Amino acid sequence: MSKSQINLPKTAFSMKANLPVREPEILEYWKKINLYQELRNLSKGKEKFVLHDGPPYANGNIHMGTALNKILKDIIVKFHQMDGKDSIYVPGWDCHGLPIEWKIEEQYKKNKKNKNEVPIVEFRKECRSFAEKWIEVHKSQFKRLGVVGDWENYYSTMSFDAEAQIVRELGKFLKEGSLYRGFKPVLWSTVEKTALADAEVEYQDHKSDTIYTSFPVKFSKIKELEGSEIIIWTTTPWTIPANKALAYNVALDYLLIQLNDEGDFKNKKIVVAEALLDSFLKECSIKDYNEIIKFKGNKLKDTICNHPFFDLGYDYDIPMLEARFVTTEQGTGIVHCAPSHGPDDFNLCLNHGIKAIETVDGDGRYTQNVKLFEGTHIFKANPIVIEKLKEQKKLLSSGELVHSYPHSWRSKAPLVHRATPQWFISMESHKLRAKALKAIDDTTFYPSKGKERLKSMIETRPDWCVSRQRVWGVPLPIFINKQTKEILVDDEVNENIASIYEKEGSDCWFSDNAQRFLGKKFNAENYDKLSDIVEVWFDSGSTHSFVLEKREDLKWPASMYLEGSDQHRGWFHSSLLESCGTRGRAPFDSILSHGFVVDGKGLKMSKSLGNVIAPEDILKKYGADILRIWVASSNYSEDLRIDYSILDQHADSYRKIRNTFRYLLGNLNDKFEKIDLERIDLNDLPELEQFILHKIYLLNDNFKRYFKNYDFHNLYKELLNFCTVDLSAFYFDIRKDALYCDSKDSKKRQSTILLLNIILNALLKWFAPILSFTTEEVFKLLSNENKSIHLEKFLHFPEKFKNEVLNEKWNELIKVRNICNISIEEKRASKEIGSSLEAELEIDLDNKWVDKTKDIDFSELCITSKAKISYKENIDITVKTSKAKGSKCPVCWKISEEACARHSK
RNA sequence: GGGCCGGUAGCUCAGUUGGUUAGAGCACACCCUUGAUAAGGGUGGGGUCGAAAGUUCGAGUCUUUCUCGGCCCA
Repeated sequence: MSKSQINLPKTAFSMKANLPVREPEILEYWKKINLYQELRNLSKGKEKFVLHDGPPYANGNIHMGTALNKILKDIIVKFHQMDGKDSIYVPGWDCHGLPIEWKIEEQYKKNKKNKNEVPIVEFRKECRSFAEKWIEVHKSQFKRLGVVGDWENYYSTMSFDAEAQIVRELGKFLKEGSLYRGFKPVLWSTVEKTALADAEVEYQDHKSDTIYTSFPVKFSKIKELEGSEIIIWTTTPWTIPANKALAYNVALDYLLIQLNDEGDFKNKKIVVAEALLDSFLKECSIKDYNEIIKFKGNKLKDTICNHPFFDLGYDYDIPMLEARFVTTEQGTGIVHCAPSHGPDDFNLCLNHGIKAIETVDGDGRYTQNVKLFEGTHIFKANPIVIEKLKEQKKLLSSGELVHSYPHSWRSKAPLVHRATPQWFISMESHKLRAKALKAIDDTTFYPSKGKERLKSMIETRPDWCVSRQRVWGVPLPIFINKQTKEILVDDEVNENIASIYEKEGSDCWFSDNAQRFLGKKFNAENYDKLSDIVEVWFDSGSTHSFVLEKREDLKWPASMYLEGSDQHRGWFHSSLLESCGTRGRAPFDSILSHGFVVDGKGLKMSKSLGNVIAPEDILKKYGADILRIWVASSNYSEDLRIDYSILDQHADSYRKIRNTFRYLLGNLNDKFEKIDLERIDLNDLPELEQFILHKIYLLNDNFKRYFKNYDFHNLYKELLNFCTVDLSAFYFDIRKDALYCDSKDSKKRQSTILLLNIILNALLKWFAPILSFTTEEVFKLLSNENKSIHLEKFLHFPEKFKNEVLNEKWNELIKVRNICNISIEEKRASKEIGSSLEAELEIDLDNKWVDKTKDIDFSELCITSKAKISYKENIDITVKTSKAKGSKCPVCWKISEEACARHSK
């Protein structure tokens, strides 16, 4: 009987979300209405916001890190779009490089096919189709997350125009003269005559010759070292002729001792680390010695030695350099450095201005740069070197050692570090480092700590090695004059190569005659054509040139680059250098970096720990909107924790938000009316409604501020708190009475409906960038003429909504309400009452409350049947709750001794 | 091993220049409601702010050391 008299909520919006089923339907809808194109049409001419996509590698399924990255990008892109900009997102992929080569080779291995028998062009075609396959897989996985972008016109580093532009970009460095040829040690197989990547190396036991040998001190700040000799130990005697320096550790203690045994070293003073003295004495069979002094490693600074082969013409200085890689594990605490034959040696020497040179050729024979040994194969050189050392009285002992040593995974032959010709971009010759540092200062970083991180890397990095001895990549477009050894620098040739690639890609470099690329101007017979490829960081570092600059819809520089914090050394870094070298500034105005996804305990995800969660599992169990909440609510400036209990909590929050929408829709009966906020007469509304409008205004202010700083976890938290605290537990609860029990022409009810319309509209828009699917689901229900919530803009709230005086007053009223609640709870605990409508309140207030409360009905605020206020002099707030007297109105359930004023007719 | 970043209730996060008994939401417990109902409301418990030492009248906030974790490098 009574139910027919009240307005109960009614909506088609179900409480159960069923996101795993519903979201794909919404994706279909977006496809049907061509959302991306609609967005572009709608935004023509507006200020552009371009978040340039850092290309993921087209290899393997996406993981949580990639999902986080794409969702964060999408949230930001959508925010700017709704903020009134033309916010364009073009996804891209990184396609060249070793991991794909590796996969194809693995397939070969399985099928017993030999890579060397396959023509390069054919091999590259397989790499290309492998990448193409994964791009398609990624595409569908990214779309499923709700990411809106130009999926049909994505970019890739292997597209013909990309390959062409990469050639042009290199041409700029070539022409400028900052691209130069140098040497750098790589792992080299003298059998296959090729460089090997780390992934191609197998470690096996190997028997090496070991020697203790000595370097006479030429100069030292330690007086006692005059005339003494520094002892080193090595397992590669053949690298002694290439020695250029010695390394010590400042933290170690060293001893100067005098040897008294008969032999080459009788009465000689030598230096070894204290911690290694015993093993040294034993291995060199030293019986009789006496200690002269002990000193800290830092005293060795500026010490200079002579080469053991000084008398054989090796008459250059051997500086002693400080190095952290020197340990007391083995040897003497002093390490011999041959920059051409070890990465540590190379880097240390480079930092001290000693460059690597070509000491060994591809076959493994010493070059003319090595006196006495030219033409000797390094694998046959150990006995000769040992013999010469002995001759020079510089050998303390020699032996053999079986240890783990790198071998080729194909030929199983032992490998060596060999300085090979490589191509470098100089950090100094054209002030690239200075330009890059300036560009960093001109960039905004979110979070700000990213600036220092990138800066410190740029400050100390060596020249950029851009060549690789592989096949799946853009060929280095370089010719060298056979006679003069000069690099050919010619705009026409470079552009010729680029335009050929534009039409057919870069495969032809490996198959076609060099003359085709040289054109008519130069004779191919006079030139060597390089067979190196460009390292892939140069590819991705150039995306700004073939995506941002080339596409009409984009702009250069990008508004933002957004990647994981590891990319300070990766894409942020290479893009910065490439662009500063070619254009003098960064290709981005801002950089946002996010932390890594770790498990619920903060540990990294790994198969062995069994704590890996795949995006796919989350989508199946919860849906993309829950994952998007996880992204929005996490503080991305640090590592982001995820596990099922965390997701469960976010799913709970989601339900709260969803029910907030459901309450709004139910009471509006799914009939949304757009309110002209400017034309609202606030004085026409009850104070409660004015108070809520003030809250909305404030929230929107905070919303804008948080958004401006990309501070999404605080933004989301405020939105969620608004739903739970201000709406569900306060406004909605209080206004249920008016909504359900007032007649439809009641002023209060109409005001509430007005507010519900405003709140629904505001929440839809505030949440749309985060809850992309759910807000669309609501939006579609509202039989709106507009196609998608994502085509909408954020609301503007008139400043008249702001009412600080009212806000202060109502915050006080809420304090009274809280005290009332405590009083009600006491009666409830003692079982005197159940529902708060069974209660009536007697509230005693100090006289100073008169103004604030005289128009306030606390029975409405506290949802009781009655509330009486008494004012007294100098008292604290006290509330007495008693059981309401009278009978219960069957409609509104309020208890009264009189007939219900609203429902007695 | 080195460089950088971080550790505040079970969870996600606030905590201004050092200044009362360290906050919020969720989760949890208990109660109410059954007209948002696989919902909603109320009340409540819960933290030696990673550990220790130091500076200070006073430290979650500053310094040092240690520890745990992450990224990068070796």
